[in-house]
Amino acid sequence: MGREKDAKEDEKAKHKATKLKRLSDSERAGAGGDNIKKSPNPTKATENMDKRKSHKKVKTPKMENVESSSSISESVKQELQDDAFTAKKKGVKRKRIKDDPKEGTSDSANSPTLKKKKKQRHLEEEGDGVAQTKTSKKRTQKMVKKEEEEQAVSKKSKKTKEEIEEARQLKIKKKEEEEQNRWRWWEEEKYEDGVKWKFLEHKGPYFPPEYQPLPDNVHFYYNGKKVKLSLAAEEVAVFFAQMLDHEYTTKKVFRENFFKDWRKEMTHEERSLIQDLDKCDFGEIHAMHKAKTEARKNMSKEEKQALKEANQKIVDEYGYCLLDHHKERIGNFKIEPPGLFRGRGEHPKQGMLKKRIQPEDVIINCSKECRIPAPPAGHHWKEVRHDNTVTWLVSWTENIQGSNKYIMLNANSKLKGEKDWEKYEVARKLKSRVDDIRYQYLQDLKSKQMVTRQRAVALYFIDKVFKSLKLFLENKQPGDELFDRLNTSVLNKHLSSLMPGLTAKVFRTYNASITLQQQLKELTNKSDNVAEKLLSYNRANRAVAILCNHQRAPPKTFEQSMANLQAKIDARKEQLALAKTELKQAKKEAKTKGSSDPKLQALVERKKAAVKRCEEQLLKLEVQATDREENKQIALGTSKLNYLDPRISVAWCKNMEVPIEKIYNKTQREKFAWAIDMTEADFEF
DNA sequence: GGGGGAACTTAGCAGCAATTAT
DNA sequence: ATAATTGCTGCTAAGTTCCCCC
Repeated sequence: MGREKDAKEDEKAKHKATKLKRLSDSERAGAGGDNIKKSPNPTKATENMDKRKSHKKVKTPKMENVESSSSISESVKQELQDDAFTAKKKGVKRKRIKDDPKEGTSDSANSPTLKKKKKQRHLEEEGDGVAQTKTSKKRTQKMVKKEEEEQAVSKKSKKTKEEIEEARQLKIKKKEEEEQNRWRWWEEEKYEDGVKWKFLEHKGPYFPPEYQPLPDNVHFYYNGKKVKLSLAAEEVAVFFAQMLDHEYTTKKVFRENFFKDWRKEMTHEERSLIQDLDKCDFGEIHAMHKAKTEARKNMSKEEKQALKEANQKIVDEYGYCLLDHHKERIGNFKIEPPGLFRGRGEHPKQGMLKKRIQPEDVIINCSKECRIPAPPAGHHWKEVRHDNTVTWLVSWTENIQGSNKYIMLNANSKLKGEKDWEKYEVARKLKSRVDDIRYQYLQDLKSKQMVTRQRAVALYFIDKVFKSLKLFLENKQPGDELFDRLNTSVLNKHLSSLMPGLTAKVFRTYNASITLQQQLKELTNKSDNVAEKLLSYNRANRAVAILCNHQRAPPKTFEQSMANLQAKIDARKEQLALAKTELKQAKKEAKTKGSSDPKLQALVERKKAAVKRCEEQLLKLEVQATDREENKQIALGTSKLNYLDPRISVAWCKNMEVPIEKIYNKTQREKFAWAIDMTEADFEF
């Protein structure tokens, strides 16, 4: 489905070098965490903290040397959470305060006390450090156990007991380690305005492999004749050949764009020879590609394993950076490989050549005093800058739209997480203001001022008709005189006057999150079983997805998989019927042959249990079927990941005693670690 | 005041890996 | 053990917001 929008035709102007404030980074590794300030009054801070979170474990993460190569060896221990933090944007200091009254932040209006302590690692051996570590261990173990129990039934029936136990221990250990190493940035003080980091070191981007020329037995033909292409032209020909199975190689625009760009890569001779794409025969190249794919699929276990390990090595080397003494995962550390551009919808630039990026195109951003990433041998970077007001590590300009591409951190990083948290805090603020704002714009609809009226209509649309929002915001269409007195900047100014930080998308976040919360309240019963609760959760999630218009085309295999599921249900029903008859039989026997016979009694019990198990499984399947059917055309992922305050879900899980793993997978749990850690059952959005 | 660019978020899909069925 | 199915991850296009410059 999706956004079939005509992309802008016009080529964007060459981008100019940005004049960025080059804030010098004040930190050097080894300085031992100067960014962690000492609390002026640790005792008091502790008291405040305890008042609020006495029931929570305050763990002191043990920081191993994050990376042996790193110059950072000192570990920093932080504890105590700050319940208020500030965020500043557009020069206005915005205070973000955890203002939930139920969390007892009566002191939120007071200036936040510094609650940071720097400790030497050896202190960990003492007192509270040990206790806390233990508590967290217990917590981890419990969580793992839960998971284990679920899997134990279905899975490993073959493995020996020792193996199972071993795997279990390993899992616990791994989880514990992860927990230990997790940077609990949400318990730290925010940086001053605009500063994103104080120390940043990384390896630079990972470049895609060089082009491998075709083997001698694979040929390209033009007009029936073998033509040996130059390396550059050949590479682009291969891009096209690889896509031959795809529908878009038949599209006129795609073909024309491709051919035009391909010819640019050709030598003079090639260009004068190859004038017509229809006379090109990529058959052998295509066949080779298919064979390669097939071969990859049929690789032996060992080969696959080796490949996996090689990839892991690359991830280990390039996939992480060091940001303010913490090892953080990078989201996309690979430079985008060259290929043929495929925009979404009927994109006018589809088929154009997306060029190979060279180190000379790449800007590196890192600390001044770190090891600067080395460019590939014989190359140099376009630029190395040290701008700690931005979050990217690497950037380059892409040749199709002329826009910038960035390498940034993973969603589980501090930089992303903090921003996410802030987003939801702004949306929560809107909650208390939304009634006023709605009342106001409804009044404004009757205003004598044209501008005001238009603004009111626009606001209404932003609030209620999500889909058209963008359509109305950019008045591009010829007939689109609707908002002739209004533009985005006027509207945004108005929005931020209504509430600091308010922009159009805040409404979306707010509406989504508040809907989830309401729906969850409405749909779930504490007495339901887990499967039913999850159905309710998904339904609530679905309500949001529908609201946000996150539609998808029904999966191609939908009908089939639905039928399969139905077959399973039928099978289970039969099984249940059988189990019931057996139970009756057993009961009867027990009655007639003497109820004192313990063997028969045991049999009855066993049959009873079997019936119960069958019933449960049947219910689970039926619930699953309902869920899937309802989900046919709805994509839940986007709202779950981007619009729903995770704290709502976490609180719900706690209230309903549903393990968090049931609603968030590993990646999601990492992304929302801050919410999972800080949220209590009584959280209200 | 509006055009455009930089930076960052949102979005959906393809392909692969994990899981489950046969 | 293999095949089928499902679920996740990586990828990257596209959208939003802010801010600067003319």
